[in-house]
Amino acid sequence: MNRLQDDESFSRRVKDVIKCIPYGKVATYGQVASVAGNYRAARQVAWILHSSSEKDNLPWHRVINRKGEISLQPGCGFEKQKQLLEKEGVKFDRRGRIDLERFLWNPENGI
DNA sequence: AACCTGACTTCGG
DNA sequence: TCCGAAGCCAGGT
Repeated sequence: MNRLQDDESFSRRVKDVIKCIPYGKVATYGQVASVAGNYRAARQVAWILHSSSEKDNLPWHRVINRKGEISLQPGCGFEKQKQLLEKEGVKFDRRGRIDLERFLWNPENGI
């Protein structure tokens, strides 16, 4: 097997993966990167979202960091993301964290 | 071509 | 549990 995946660029695949995240579930940057073929490209995933989340109509709000927190800074989309997630039924604890055991997307089960 | 940056992750103290 | 340092990747400048 090749280390190179398909002819499709990693960026393209990342976008597809994000589109597959089900409603009411969340995924971490590293997880998305892993499913897309590069488990170490978490930072790249973030970069892709930053550059083209709106225009490609991606559910960017379902992507969070490993700690179960929103990575955006307050005033720069943080509030918006939290609101979108709560609307989907995702719960935040007192410290603003999400229970990954419960809301993390499982790519293998599709749930 | 080289250097910088970022919505990250993991490990050690 | 929290903080700092190191590792990794691709696009911008």
